[in-house]
Amino acid sequence: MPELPEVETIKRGLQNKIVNLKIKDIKVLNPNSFQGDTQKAEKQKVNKVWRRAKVLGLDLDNNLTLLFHLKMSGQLVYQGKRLFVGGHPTQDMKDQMPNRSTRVIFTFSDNSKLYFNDQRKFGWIKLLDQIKDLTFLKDLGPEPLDKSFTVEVLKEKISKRKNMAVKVAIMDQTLISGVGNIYASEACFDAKIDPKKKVGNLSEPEFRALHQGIIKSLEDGITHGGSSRAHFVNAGGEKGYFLDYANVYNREGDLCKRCGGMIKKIQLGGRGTYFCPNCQS
DNA sequence: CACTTGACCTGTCCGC
DNA sequence: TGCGGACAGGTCAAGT
Repeated sequence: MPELPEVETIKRGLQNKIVNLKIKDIKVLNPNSFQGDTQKAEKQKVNKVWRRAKVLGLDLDNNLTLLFHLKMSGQLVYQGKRLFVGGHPTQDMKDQMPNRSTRVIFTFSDNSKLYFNDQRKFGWIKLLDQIKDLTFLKDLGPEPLDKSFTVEVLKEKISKRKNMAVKVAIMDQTLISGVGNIYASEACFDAKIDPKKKVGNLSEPEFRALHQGIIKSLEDGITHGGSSRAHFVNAGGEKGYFLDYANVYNREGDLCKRCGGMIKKIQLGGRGTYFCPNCQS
């Protein structure tokens, strides 16, 4: 699901809840969802919760890290006194935990629980060595919300893909990390750029607009993610998971909020892509 | 190397 | 109601 803003929201939520808690037990319901020896994480305290691109990390006392990737359908549900839910919203979220898509269950020493739910089983959890095994993260492109992510960096990174559609290029995690299918459409809309325009045909002002569009859509996502994508809810659940704030994503046939044109859906790089043909050129 | 396509899974929705 | 196909917020490997 989850793109940068959703994983960031999960990180912030979990930070306040599980740092300093000790993992008592890990129960793996689907073997392929967890790689590593669960026993090495048991009895360990969570020291830090962090995010890199769409990857979430929990640093443990013994210099091991639990890494999470939620892929298309992953969720993390923390059940303490209340429920904290982050990830791709599904109807299952209203269910009691665990539910039929629960793949791994963490129990902490205070008996609170963290459920890893993943309908499509694409997601994973890995237990890795902080020094030796995390080097693969360096293959990821820059974090778009870092100060160091300037227009020049964006241009330098994506310009080697001159024949690639802009929207496809900004989703390439080795060029820029964290932008997925929703925010790629939203960023192009914000920048008034046709998502299928080739990178090589972008003007200087368009590079600047794209840079701002990426940052703005991700920041908006984090702002809304806190209130609409991830929820603190009562155990009985609460509606509102599907609250939709996007300008173009999943809005085929709707009228453009900016110019009144009609939002169109096309395929780009095999992914559904939404834009307003009237004001994105 | 640049770029595309299919595979990985499960579930839901939509048209016949 | 049942069935088939398309589709879903991500990434790999294998292909051209």
